[in-house]
Amino acid sequence: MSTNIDGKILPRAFYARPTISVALDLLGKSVYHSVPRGLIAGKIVEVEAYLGERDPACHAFYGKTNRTGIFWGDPGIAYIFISYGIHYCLNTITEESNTAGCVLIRALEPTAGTSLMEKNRGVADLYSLADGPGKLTQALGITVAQNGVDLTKGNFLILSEDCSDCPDIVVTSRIGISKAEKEPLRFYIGGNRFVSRQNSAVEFFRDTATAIKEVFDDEAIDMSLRYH
DNA sequence: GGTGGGATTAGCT
DNA sequence: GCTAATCCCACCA
Repeated sequence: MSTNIDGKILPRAFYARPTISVALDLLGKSVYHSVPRGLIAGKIVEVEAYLGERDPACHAFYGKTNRTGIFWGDPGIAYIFISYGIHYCLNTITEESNTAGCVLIRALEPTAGTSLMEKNRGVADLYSLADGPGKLTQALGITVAQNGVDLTKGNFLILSEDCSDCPDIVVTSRIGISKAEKEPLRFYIGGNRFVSRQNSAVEFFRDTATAIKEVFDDEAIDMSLRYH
């Protein structure tokens, strides 16, 4: 079992790329948390990109502080913060060291340990277990205690998956933020029922490459730097 | 089915 | 002191 998993762990190089590339390529991958009572896992179906110092919605926008120093450290590290005093949000640090950026994981399709997830969440509806950033951390049993954990080793990992089911990506504006809220930086798997806030008023963009090019200069993303 | 308010904590714009 | 990358429930329709 463990050797099987070792071969699937996304290496640090996966994360050491432009944030938007990492965000797009995280769709369809798996978040994996091994806990004493069993294994909890889910497929990533929704993410948002936060572009570091250039992005007013990113915690790194105002520079290095005690909390945000992690942004300039190694990629592939978990950045977890408390949202609204109650919920935890899970991010992965991206870009090379000394460049800030992260991807917020917003929704998972449960694939293993659903009974544990139900217990952690206190609900039994499969579609409500991890269809939001606060819900998925609760379902996985993740808290700020895991802030700074390395996602390339240990019991909390992100794994590659076969791409036979390569996602059809939908691009929209981000959710729940008050700055830079119109940028095309939320990505999800089209038609997937586990995506959060299906009824939210978001702006839809035609396709990823076009939307990104229209809003950012070409330094923001090099579409050739995809990784599967 | 849609909306509005409250919960609760860390960081500081 | 104020704000926030959320969620849930009560209430209205």
